Amino acid sequence: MNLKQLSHMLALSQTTVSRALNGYPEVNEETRRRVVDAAKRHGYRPNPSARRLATGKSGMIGYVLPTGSAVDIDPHFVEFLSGLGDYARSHDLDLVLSPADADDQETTYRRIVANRQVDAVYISSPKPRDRRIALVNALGIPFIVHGRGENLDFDYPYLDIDNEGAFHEAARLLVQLGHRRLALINGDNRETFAIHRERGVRRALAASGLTLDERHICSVAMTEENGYRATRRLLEQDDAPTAIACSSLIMALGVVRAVRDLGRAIPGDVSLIAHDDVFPWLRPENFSVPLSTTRSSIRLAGARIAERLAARISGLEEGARGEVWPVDLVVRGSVAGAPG
Amino acid sequence: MNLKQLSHMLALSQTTVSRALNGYPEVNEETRRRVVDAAKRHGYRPNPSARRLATGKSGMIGYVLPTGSAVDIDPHFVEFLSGLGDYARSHDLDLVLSPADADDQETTYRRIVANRQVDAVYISSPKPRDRRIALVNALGIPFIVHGRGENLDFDYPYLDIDNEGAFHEAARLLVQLGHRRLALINGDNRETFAIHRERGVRRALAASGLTLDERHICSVAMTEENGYRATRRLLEQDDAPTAIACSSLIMALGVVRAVRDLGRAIPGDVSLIAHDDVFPWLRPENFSVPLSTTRSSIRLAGARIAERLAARISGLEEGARGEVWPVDLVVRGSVAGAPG
DNA sequence: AGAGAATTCCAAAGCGCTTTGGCTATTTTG
DNA sequence: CAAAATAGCCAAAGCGCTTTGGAATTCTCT
Repeated sequence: MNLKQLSHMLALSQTTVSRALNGYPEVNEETRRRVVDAAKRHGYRPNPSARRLATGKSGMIGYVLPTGSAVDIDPHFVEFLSGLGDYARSHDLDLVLSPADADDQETTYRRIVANRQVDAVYISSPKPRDRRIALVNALGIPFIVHGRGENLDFDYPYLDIDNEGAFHEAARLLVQLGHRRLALINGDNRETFAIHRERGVRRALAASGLTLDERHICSVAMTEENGYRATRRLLEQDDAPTAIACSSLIMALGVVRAVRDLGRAIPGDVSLIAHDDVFPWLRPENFSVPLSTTRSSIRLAGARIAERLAARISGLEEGARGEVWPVDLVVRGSVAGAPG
Repeated sequence: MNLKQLSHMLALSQTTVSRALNGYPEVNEETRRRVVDAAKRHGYRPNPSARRLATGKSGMIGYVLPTGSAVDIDPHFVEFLSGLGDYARSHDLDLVLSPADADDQETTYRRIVANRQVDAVYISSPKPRDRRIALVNALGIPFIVHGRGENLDFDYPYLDIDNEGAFHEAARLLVQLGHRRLALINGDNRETFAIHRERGVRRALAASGLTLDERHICSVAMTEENGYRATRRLLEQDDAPTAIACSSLIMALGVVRAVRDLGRAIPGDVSLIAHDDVFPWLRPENFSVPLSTTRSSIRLAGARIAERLAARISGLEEGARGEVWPVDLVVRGSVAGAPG
């Protein structure tokens, strides 16, 4: 059933039927009812390819997916996706993932914009002067950054959590508990979130006249194994830290294992706070010693980003609004006063 | 730059330019060279919306993503996606995720097929008589199932791993080591993979005149917490099992924690074998006691499915070929002879 | 009553591509 | 050498929608 048939059936022009269906004002309410009714009865659905060709709108939001045999997609992505999907479903949006060589995403961005394949895109895991942000900004497609860049000479819309604040709070708590030597097991420090977290820790330490020893800071891919290795290296130093802030629950698994392997205890010998993105399948309260966390649901962020993208597409949101979510500090058994 | 402009520039008709570019035979090689050359020089790229409207082909593969606030997307998905993306990238395929109410995916399947939004789809986590398989089969869109149905009265193309064989081997090893009471901590037993794994365990036990006690079998969502709970329940029974087969590494984390909480040891008191889908961020050899696993890279499966979908789209693959991959049994420290 | 405004509808022109059917040279064949 | 086949190209007709630019009718107001 296409527009031609439907309009013929109603003895109306395609114009009128189209307008009736798309809510244009210049059509009699009575007529509109007839049209809408008939459309529903016959299950008419406008062909999206045709509509897209005519309007340039696709009803899809895009994401450029960095791939390559050496590239691992972050497991956080799936949680983010859950949230995005929740919103997208109820608003008839589809999501298109365009795989791109991790070292050349620009080509892909240009392509999907030039081809009008999607109405908006989002960007995740931004680095401080992320080229992608400037690129999509210049290309003029609606977008939102999940996270933030830094030192960019223009504004842009983003949604981020207060990483600095979160790790500031975490570190401040540890300092208050008497810890003097903190360590930070961080994610890839080319990414902004990691930089912000480090900044938060440093600021908290500085407030008490302390500093973050360079040897007490690790920046690695967020795997269990790296968490383990980092912790061993930290705890086998002369001036081993007595408290660790850790950027992910998965790494925290490795931290816990390493501490145990070394015959130390949490929180007796070392306190631990990790960031929790809220996975359904791994919960901090279920660690052998319940884990204190800075918590922020990445899933909710996904839903919010979808919502804002939809708003931007339809022109309801404009400008370069940045949105920063506060992060909860949830204290559980893994922190205690500094040992002896 | 569109076709009209390009052909005008070359003093050729749109027909000829189009044919030259798409490799049709009825165009002089010399002319084709000129066209291809000019197209490249001017960076001409056919507008996909127009092409799609004309041909009905979209160059995308689809996946219906079950969503809902109570629905958690499996973290395996992201690994699968990595593989799919690897292949898709090098073949200019995009992936469109269509979020659907988990309880009504049919509507979405019908929509994406009717709208010709994608050229092919894949289906994951199938149940034995999965409605989706019959549906897409009837709708006539190219598809491949990742996993298998069961008791379906028609054939269809799929890619699966030998779940039954894998768990058969695992259980057989445990029996050979003297274990008489095995337990199975399985995924949702409405899904085929879980059924197959249980079948494998039962078959191995039966071969030695043993059976799988109903109280020794758990079927739960694959989270760390559920692994923990299941293990506690198992080990606190009178006739506690001395060996556990477990359907995921994530659950295995919970198993290990529970065993430790109960003051038991792996493999001294209980042997453990888990299935490993090969996550980059959690590796069995890094468990406190290195974990024996049945291993199969879900990422490779993703790449293979993309490859086969592409083949089906272009007509290179036809019919209902089922492909079953063998699974490696990797023995590490977590298994030992049955205690006492 | 008649001019002007508003309402309601339509024909036709895109959007940019593929494909059908046909037309002219050139080559091959009996 | 005429007839038939082939090569190479083109004009135009879709694909199914939106939107422009009227046209016809009805309403409003002096």
